[in-house]
Amino acid sequence: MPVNIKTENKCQHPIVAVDMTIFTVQENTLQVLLIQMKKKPFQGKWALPGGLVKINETLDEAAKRILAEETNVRNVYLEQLYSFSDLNRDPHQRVISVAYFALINAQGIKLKTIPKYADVQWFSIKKVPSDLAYDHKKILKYALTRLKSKLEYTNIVYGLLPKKFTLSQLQKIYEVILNRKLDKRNFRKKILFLDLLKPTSSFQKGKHRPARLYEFKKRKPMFVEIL
Amino acid sequence: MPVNIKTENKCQHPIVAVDMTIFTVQENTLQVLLIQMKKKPFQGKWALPGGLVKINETLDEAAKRILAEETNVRNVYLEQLYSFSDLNRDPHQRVISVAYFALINAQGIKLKTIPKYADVQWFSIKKVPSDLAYDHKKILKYALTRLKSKLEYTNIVYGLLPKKFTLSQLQKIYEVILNRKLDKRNFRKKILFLDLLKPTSSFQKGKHRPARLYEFKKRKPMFVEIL
DNA sequence: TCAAAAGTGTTCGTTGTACACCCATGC
DNA sequence: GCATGGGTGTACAACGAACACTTTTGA
Repeated sequence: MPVNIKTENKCQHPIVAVDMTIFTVQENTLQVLLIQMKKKPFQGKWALPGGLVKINETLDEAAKRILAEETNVRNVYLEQLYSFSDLNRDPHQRVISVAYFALINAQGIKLKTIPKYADVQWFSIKKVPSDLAYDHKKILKYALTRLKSKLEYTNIVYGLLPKKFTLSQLQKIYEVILNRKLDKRNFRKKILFLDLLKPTSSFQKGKHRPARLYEFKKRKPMFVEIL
Repeated sequence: MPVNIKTENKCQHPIVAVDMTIFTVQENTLQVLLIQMKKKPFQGKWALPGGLVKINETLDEAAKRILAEETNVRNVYLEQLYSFSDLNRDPHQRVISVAYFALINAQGIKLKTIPKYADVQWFSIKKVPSDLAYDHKKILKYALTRLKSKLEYTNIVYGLLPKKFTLSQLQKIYEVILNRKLDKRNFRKKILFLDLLKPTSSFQKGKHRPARLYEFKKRKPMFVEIL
């Protein structure tokens, strides 16, 4: 009995990919990493970086691998979001995508331009092309919602910050992501009361009065009511 | 060139299943639906109902199909939880499982005993065997956590209730799931203030003073701070 | 008339929110 | 000495938590 290899390769089951929504905050804006596609049917379109899950790796491992392909960074905050499975989300074959989001501190990160993609770039969240490939617009929207809500009840913001930072930098990140102004005194009162931070003896030099630098006591995800 | 059908069938990619954590509240306890496995390597063990995702169905559709296989019920509250992907979670083949949870009102639901499984039964959450098949213990734990937290900020409890119910029944469900006593006056004040319920003109007869029956204004998931 | 669940308000402590001025530095 | 961001406390409103008694019914 002849076997249709093509069909068998596509297999009778959906295959699984991971798509990464990689966030950073730079220049006082929330940014997301997009890649530009080389091949049809999405040639020239921008998309979230992603890839198929290999037979011998977990989803988390696949997500870390894909993250490393574009950025070099390791030990970043990584979280599984949701699995997207519309039948026609990929016109080429039946792919179920497990979406992840990552938070990275883009200071000193060099993006790799790899042959797989035409280009790799940070996009301000307000300037993301509205015609992303696949269902990536939907995924990005989902990721943004999750990011906003997790900022309010966890400490994951550490993922966006360098080791030492000022309280103003920290507050600015909250403001940029939540898209609203926060009261300086209330913000400081709350965040210091939570006992997540420890003051260092260093100060950030600048044009004005130097600001004390703080660091997180623990860079591990924790649940805490921040806002 | 000969093709190894077995290998091709297993395909070089992980395959995708859906596992369902189906909750109900009966006799003042939170219960979960388990099936008993017929085949090795988990013969005789209890597990969450589940099944492979077909090439032409979405994850939500697969979840609904599997739910219907055991229970007949439709239009229940259904939510995707998380995707589990440990390499050895299924000793037989590489399967990634997308976990869902469902809330159903078990009043008047007949469980189907189907040939696929040795048995189907409700288990009180406190009496679930600790050696569930696969990684289902982990999935169940995850589902329970999610259920508890979503009770606090959504109205999904409607999924566990009949159309009309008393405030005491409603409160009891919260108490059973959250595993703590609630203050009757505070609970009523809060839940009525939220304006999710409307009083009906019916009362529940019993041995004692009849209780007014209420119903949800909308049986759609909504975000609201309940507790 | 008794037992059992239904139903109903007030007080108090905690938490969140609004708000304005002095300080340290570089230029 | 002035412009700029750093740093601090208090007063009021809103919300959550604790708490006890009366009502209605069936037996």
